[in-house]
Amino acid sequence: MQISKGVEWAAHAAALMCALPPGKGLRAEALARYHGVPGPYMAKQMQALSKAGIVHAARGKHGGYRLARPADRITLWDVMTAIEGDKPAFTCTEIRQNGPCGAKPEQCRQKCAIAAAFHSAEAAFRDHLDAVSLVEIAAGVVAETPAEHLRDVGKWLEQEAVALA
Amino acid sequence: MQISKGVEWAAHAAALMCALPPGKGLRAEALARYHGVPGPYMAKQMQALSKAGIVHAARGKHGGYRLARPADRITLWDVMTAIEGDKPAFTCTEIRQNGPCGAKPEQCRQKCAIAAAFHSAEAAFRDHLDAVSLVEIAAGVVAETPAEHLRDVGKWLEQEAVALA
DNA sequence: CCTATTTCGGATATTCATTGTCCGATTAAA
DNA sequence: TTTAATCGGACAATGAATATCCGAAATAGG
Repeated sequence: MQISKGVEWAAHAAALMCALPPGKGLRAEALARYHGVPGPYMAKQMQALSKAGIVHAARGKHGGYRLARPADRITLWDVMTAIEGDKPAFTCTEIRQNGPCGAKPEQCRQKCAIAAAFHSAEAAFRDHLDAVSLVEIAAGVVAETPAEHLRDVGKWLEQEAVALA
Repeated sequence: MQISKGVEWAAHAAALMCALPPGKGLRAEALARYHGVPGPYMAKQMQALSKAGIVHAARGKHGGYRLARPADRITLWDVMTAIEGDKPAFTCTEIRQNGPCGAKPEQCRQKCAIAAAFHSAEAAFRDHLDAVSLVEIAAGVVAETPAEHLRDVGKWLEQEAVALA
């Protein structure tokens, strides 16, 4: 069980966008440079966020990305499923129907105890992530960062931000 | 995020071993045949369970596997970590320290808000699986299986079970 | 209105983990 | 001591995640 590295990058990028003033955006290349990661691959994650409707993309000269809805309506679960897809991590292949003592399909109306336990655990995982929005993330980052450093970030954002609808 | 197929197989195999009388075991090949899965690969999962101390392996003629401790002391989390390892699914690469506004290492004593949220969600996932032992799994299977079918399973076990210390 | 520039979007190689398989080390019994 | 059968770790094949490139789209300026 491994969560893709792109999820981390997308989450950090989305959190940074919280700090943008309304009507401003950031280019994919700027987001990559800010986090010190390969540009094209960060761009790929942004495409996924765009496809999922989490960010709004503007193309052409002076294009860029901005959050598509208020930050308190975007959860970490939204970000994760945008990158990884929303298919469950545990896939039951119904091996209880195989072999010499295989169960008949009509005996398998409800999922087996093992699949039920894993799906329950996954639901708990999902609920925890779904309870954390970008607002909480941004607040946490601000709380643990010195004021001086926050000013540097603000200046950098002013330099790099682009105006877009 | 994808849970390995071997986890499902190992869990089913471990649950089946609950039904063994004390002092009896099953060969890896028998476990594979019972579940209708490739023999060598099921054997690989059994090796992992053995290495983790969940099952006890006996080699040589009339060898086989049996549970290494009472079934109520073996949880689904034990089985899963035996196969997948216990490293966390979300790995924080500390990209907040990268780039033009990178944070200094001494500012990063505690993990960032994003990593904290994911680790909290993972803890919930783990706790849910750790609360389910093989006894509960076996009870669930028995409850949802017709009595006639259970008799067939019992007969098959008598045929295939081997005596071992 | 047209062109040029800059951006995002999808299609394309590469690397790494998972999946699947095999043969040798080990044990117990004959 | 031999033999047969088992588990254990080393070995390929497959698929997903990682990293990258070039074409499509849209805007700003001429």
